[in-house]
Amino acid sequence: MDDNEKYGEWFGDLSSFLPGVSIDCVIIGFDLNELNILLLKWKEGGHWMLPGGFVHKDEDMDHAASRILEERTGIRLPYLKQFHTFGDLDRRANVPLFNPVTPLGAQFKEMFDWLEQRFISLGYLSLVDMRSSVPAPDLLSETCIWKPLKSIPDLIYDHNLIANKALEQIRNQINYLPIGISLLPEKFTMKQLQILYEEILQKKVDRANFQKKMLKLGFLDRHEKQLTGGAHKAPFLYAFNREKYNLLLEKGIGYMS
Amino acid sequence: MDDNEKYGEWFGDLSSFLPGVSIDCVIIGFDLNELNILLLKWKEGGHWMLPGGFVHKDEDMDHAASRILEERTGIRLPYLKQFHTFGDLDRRANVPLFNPVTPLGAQFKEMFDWLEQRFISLGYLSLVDMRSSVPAPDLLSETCIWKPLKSIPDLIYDHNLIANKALEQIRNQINYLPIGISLLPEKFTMKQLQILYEEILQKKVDRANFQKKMLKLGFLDRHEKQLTGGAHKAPFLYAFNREKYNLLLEKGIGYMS
DNA sequence: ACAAAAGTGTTATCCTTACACCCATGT
DNA sequence: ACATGGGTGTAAGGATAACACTTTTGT
Repeated sequence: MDDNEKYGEWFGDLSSFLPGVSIDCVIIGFDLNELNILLLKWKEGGHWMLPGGFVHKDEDMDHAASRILEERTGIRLPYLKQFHTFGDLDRRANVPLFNPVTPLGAQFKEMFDWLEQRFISLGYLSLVDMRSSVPAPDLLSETCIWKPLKSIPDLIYDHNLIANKALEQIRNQINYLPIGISLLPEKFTMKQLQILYEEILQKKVDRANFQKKMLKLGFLDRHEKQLTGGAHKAPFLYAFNREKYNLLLEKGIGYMS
Repeated sequence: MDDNEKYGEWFGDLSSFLPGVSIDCVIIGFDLNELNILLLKWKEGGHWMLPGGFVHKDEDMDHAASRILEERTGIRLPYLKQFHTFGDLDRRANVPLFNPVTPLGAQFKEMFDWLEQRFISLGYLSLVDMRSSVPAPDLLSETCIWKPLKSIPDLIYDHNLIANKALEQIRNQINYLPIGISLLPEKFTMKQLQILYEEILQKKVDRANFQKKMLKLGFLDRHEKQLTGGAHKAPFLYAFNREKYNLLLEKGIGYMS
């Protein structure tokens, strides 16, 4: 199947989507050093944007978000939750997604017209393990890659606003989100967990107190020691006890402020 | 203008609304004894429902919610914020809003057809001073009244779910919502403020500690004593210092759990 | 005088914070 | 041996929670 046929297949489906409703995903990962966000670069115009998509007429919202996320990352059941809905009149005013004069724009006039309508977009926040994700661009995108939160480029439409709202959400809800279990690999050091918290809260926390607090919460299983090449004492490796973790999460984990 | 003309006027506007998008408002008030929710009783079928409405094609979401709320309560600038969006396929499955066989249903077939489509509804939470609200039913509703939270009737569609989600939100966000300043009258006693917290948290709190905590937070101005008819010491009246209150609200007021 | 509710005080306990100290490891 | 980071300990200060005590009012 060549590109034209693939595009055509997608085209034919436009009428199967709910008109005027879209989903934008803020997908967050942690590379053990800093937080990253998954972004797409659109072929037409080179605009950066959040991964997103549309909702089938016979599909629940959460299902659509889950499908869109799996298409971009290959990940099946991550943390994924609606966090805000964006529907202001001018939210897509700043840049046209297609330019009808370019070859691509002319080729996809039908989709262009469809996209001209006003859209209400549901923002979904997802927390994933970066190392098990396989970022894949969609047919109209050039690349799909992780970008450090510290250097998010200008995004199309109101996508910077959407991303910021999601980050605000993470900071506010830090004690109620499964940040550790979603963003870290199976086994990790206390230092890595601490860096994760510091990156989210944007401030340093005391190493000794952090360790004691986390251990007292009782959802960490200590494993055998890590054999690092560092010129220092090797740290323990920890893993989450999922039952205890999920139990505590409802009450709020960490009491961090 | 007779009823038919009024209905007709509303009808003519159906095409000015965004199709498939609605707004449902969970409007909460406090009568100094318990929390109440504003509900409508639909003429057709006698179903109870949340106040709601649609969004004009040239209108922002928040503006639509604000307009709908003012139509039902007369209140202009209350606390009002989107809290969740409901879009599941089956959310309107349980009851038909109109019955085409009844006189009303036959009369409003056009609207009936329009309402047949799938709807995505934005849930808005509003906190208002009950005493300054003037509940007014809309043209298709029999009544618009305050009901105690403890005795919410069965609501149409997924409206019970929406209301419960809003209440959950209030409980979780209690330290970040302007509950006191929005739900209480200008002047109030410490006891009344305490009852408000107890009603939201669904548990008793220690009177002495509550008083000290609230006073230490420093956003309450103490006024002259109230002259009650009670056979006991008359309590002070307090009022919120809006500047200090709003400042603290960002950091979280109360630390209640 | 007494009951009832308001306002304030006292104490034990827990949690937080800021450090200090010792331990293990590779150079 | 020593520099580096990991793990644990301690003591001061603040917040919380439980409860006692005093004050004011109408009957």
